[in-house]
Amino acid sequence: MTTKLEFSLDQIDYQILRIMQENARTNNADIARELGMAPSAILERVKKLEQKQVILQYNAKINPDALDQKLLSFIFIKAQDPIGTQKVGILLAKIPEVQEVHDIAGDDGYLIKVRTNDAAGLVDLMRNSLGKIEEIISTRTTIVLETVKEEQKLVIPTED
Amino acid sequence: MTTKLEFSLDQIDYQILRIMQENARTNNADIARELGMAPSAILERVKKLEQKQVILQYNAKINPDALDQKLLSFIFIKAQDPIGTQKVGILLAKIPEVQEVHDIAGDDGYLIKVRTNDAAGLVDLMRNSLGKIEEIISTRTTIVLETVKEEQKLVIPTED
DNA sequence: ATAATAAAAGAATTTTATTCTAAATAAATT
DNA sequence: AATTTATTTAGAATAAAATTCTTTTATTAT
Repeated sequence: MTTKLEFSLDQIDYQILRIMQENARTNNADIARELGMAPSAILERVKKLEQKQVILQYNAKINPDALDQKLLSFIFIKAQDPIGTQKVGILLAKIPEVQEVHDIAGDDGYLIKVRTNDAAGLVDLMRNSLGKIEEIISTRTTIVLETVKEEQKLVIPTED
Repeated sequence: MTTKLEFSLDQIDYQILRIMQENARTNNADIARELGMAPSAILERVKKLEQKQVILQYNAKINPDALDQKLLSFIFIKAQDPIGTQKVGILLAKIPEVQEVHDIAGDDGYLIKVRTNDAAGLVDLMRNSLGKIEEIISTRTTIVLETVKEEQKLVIPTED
């Protein structure tokens, strides 16, 4: 079910990825200057990286506080999915406040990451959204007091 | 210790954030067209959103498979920090493969999110990086089999 | 070596970003 | 309610960047 994709990135691609990972709004001209190449060449490569699905998307990281979303929680969910499906996972993914849904090893579970305004918002979500999913057997919630680091930067290889 | 910041966003700001959250490379001209405003006005607002720390950064989401990082894990870490400090959290944050570090409620713990090439890479990390942090009492690792959803999009209010 | 393929540079054109000023709107003060 | 003040937006002009196309260079395979 997993499609095998062929990537094949060289050192220049890695450099572009490194720059884009730091600031996705860096323009071609700047990247070109930094790498000592022509802007047109950079453009070609960036387009290829997008086509090859190496770069999946560009997103703006918004301050949760600015939107008054002060509570971050992780919830372990035990569920009885029909074997081989991710029915529950797909339902969980549809909830807007749920940022991540991971199918985890051991006791038929999911781990989800949820952002709500406050504790009341979390309770609401558990009652109204999770409560609607019948396959869920139990949940265990972990409240985040403070986030020290939150990035999605990958470690980019130096040599090949 | 928490700095109280004043945001104060209007409906236009929300629309800009909505667009930027979907595609951070959307240019001012396009946003202006979509919102029926002048590009200069959009530029002003985007700059202000950056200044006010509403938009924190722009990042490119890179396909972990393209960099051969196939294993995602969450690790609960029990540690004895000096009271009121996050010494361990700060040390954890320095490990490049650690994407997230959350200080969680209950038994002096952290929850971290880690991306490695494979199981061997995870073992290495636990031995070489976590192993160096003496304050760590114990760890409990959860392996992700498959990720159904992984975004950091926030729910943006419709009215105010 | 030579041909074939792919990548990069360079130049020209289109589009966008940016700056500045003026107009309009909203907020505050009297 | 009227006037002032501040904020926001539009519009025009310029600078910068994106994009396209052609030529050149580099790579790879035969």
